[in-house]
Amino acid sequence: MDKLTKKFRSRGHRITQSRLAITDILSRTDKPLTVSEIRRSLSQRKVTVDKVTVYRELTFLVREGIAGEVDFGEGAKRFESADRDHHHVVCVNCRRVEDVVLRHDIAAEERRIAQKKGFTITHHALEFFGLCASCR
Amino acid sequence: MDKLTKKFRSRGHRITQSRLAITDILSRTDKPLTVSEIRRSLSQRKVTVDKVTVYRELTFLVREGIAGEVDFGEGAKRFESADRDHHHVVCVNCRRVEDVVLRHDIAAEERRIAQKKGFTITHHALEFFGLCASCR
DNA sequence: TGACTGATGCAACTTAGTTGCATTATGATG
DNA sequence: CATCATAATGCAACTAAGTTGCATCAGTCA
Repeated sequence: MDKLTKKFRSRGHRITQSRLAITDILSRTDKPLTVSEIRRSLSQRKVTVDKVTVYRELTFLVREGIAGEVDFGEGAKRFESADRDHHHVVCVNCRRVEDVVLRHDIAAEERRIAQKKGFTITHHALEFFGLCASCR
Repeated sequence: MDKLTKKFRSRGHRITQSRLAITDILSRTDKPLTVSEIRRSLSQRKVTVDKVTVYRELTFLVREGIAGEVDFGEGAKRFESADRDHHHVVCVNCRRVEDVVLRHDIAAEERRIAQKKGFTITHHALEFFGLCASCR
């Protein structure tokens, strides 16, 4: 029994077809996916899952720390595996996405802001936008 | 005739009641506003403006560089005056927003990424989330 | 004071995301 | 292996964000 299965079962959660399929889709993609992209991918695999279930599953995976949520300001959230700490560069023309690992330590900036503003900072969102080599 | 009026007229744009009211609302607020907040503010001023007009006006103001668009991942975009270069800390509980001016030069990071990824980077989005002093 | 055309309102629409409720099925237990 | 509690699901109906087409209105310039 793999690690994830164990984690789920120990918390009273079940291993279902949709859960397996959605986590698998997220783990295989190299860019964050919207709900409609995930649904398209599910139907390609002949897995029938209602959209409500997809939303609920994603909420669940984010809460469990298995998936991460990003927002490129497109009017729909995107989801990806949460295993890496990175940001993205998005081509505003072709929507190509590449991962970016910052050189600078944002955590230090967060501590400074927390100190100055009296906030407890839990997370941040940082995405870069522009044109990729082929769209330029 | 003020500077903005001049700018508008020179480009063939007109000074209308909605345009004046919306730019005024944005200039007076200390936090970015959603379309529905702007509409609420408009009706408080007894200015009747259709929601379509508000959307079109905001698109216009962003295109003209007068307003800026931010997205806190709430499912609705927010708009603010575009005069300052800053980011935000958002309290996830009470939605209080404070401006943040970064100490670190993001532009340098952008240049590094552009170089490495072959992108031309035009802009970025950076927001911090957490709990404010009173919500903690 | 026209007339050109930018701005507006209305209706109708698309799409993202949510909620309530009845039903199904996973997996722990005896 | 059968049972059962409840996690997960599907469906229908809904809310809210944002968009489009088109006829009409109203700033602005000459």
